[in-house]
Amino acid sequence: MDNTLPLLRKCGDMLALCDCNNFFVSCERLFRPDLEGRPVVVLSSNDGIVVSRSNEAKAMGIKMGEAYFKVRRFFEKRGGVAFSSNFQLYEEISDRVMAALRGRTPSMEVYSVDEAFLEVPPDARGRVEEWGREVRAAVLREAGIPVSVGLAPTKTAAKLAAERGKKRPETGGVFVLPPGGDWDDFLRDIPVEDVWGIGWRWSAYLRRRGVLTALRLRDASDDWLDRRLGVRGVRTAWELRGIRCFGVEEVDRAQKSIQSSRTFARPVRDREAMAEAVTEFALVAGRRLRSQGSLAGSVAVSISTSRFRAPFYGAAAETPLEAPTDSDIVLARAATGAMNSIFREGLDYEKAHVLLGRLSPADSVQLTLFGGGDERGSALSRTSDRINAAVGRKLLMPALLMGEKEWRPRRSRHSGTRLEDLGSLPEVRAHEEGRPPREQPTLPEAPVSTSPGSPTC
DNA sequence: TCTGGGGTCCTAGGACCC
DNA sequence: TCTGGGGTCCTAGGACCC
Repeated sequence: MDNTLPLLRKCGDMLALCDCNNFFVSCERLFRPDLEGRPVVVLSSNDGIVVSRSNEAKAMGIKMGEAYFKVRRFFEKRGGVAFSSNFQLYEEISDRVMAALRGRTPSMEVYSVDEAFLEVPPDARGRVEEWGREVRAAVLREAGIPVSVGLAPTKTAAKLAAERGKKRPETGGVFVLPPGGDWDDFLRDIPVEDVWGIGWRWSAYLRRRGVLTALRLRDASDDWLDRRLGVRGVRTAWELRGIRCFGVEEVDRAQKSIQSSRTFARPVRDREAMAEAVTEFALVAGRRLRSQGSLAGSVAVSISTSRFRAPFYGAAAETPLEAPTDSDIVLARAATGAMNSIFREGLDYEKAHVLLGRLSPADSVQLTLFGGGDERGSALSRTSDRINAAVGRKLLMPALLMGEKEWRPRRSRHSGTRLEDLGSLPEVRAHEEGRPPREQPTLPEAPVSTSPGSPTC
């Protein structure tokens, strides 16, 4: 493991963090321009907790991660609208946002579904703020999503700059921390827990020792940071000093593990239902495994009862695979086997989790003594992927998983919107009297044109 | 009655070898 | 028989992120 720090050198080059504002809510509003200005939230699976909030919902005091049942009455009484999450839609819109960004930088790292780091192109170095505004306008125009842009020499500083751009309307969504500049006043205003890389645990620790702000963290000694927080803490402090420790990593490396898990809509008591669920999660993970061209070397399963009810039971088991594989049949069998080894009768299970580990590239298979690989199962899985992709839904699946399943999550507030589905597009009425409204053939230009929420463009 | 899902990295400690 | 130090590799658990 490389624990060394890069050479001590202030970085003159600038990078940008482009962060979509209230991303899931913004996606839903693309298709519901009538919700502009109204409080909107998007909920997690099972409509359990709030995972994205419009500014109006934030202003009402709705917290991130709050259980929706606790605030539902209050929220809906005041005109709030809630959606179940629609990840397929968010991923498709994310692709459009990233495409809009890609053309404007020599190098970029897609950091999450709603964030990307961009290297500022050489020809924009003398005018980074203007370039940031161009990027922001382009994403709004081409993908319909409002973003905040933070510009700074380091990722950690760019995160803080973007946050400032998002929170202060007078910035117009773009904020710059110049290289070699004096950031003291800026950092003094930032609570230490708002710094990227300082989580709940570390911030509590730092606060107890009087490190309350980003400024104090920046000025802490390396030795102290290394002893207390380890190398990650040191790197974070250096980044606040303007020294780049985390680069923009363009290549999207294959994931090292793939997991699939769900909280059940209703508690699962019997082994057969648990086997169904674990099989389904193994297949979901298997499809993603094949789509990134990897093979799994192990399958781990964990199951648990509710954390909010005693007695709690949680257990995990891992099945190593004889040979790395991407065959659904082998993955599902291994997952079910692992589950059976930890399943205890008579409990109300709330959740199950399947994790594919020890991934390796499919094109460099290590041969084993016994041949091992399930070639036919692998081919069958790939064929089924292609057919399901072609029809746009799960046409092929094991009989075991067909029909309604009580444990499948609820999504009662799902918008059902999909980008390929013209029927889900909003209608935009033409201005001329007496002429029928035309259906809009393309997205996302159409809904954007009806949206009043983009004053800066 | 109702509390998400999917990742990465770092570190400490044990096993094993010389 | 007993004792020792140093190195590598692996893993579980903890911390962080969105």
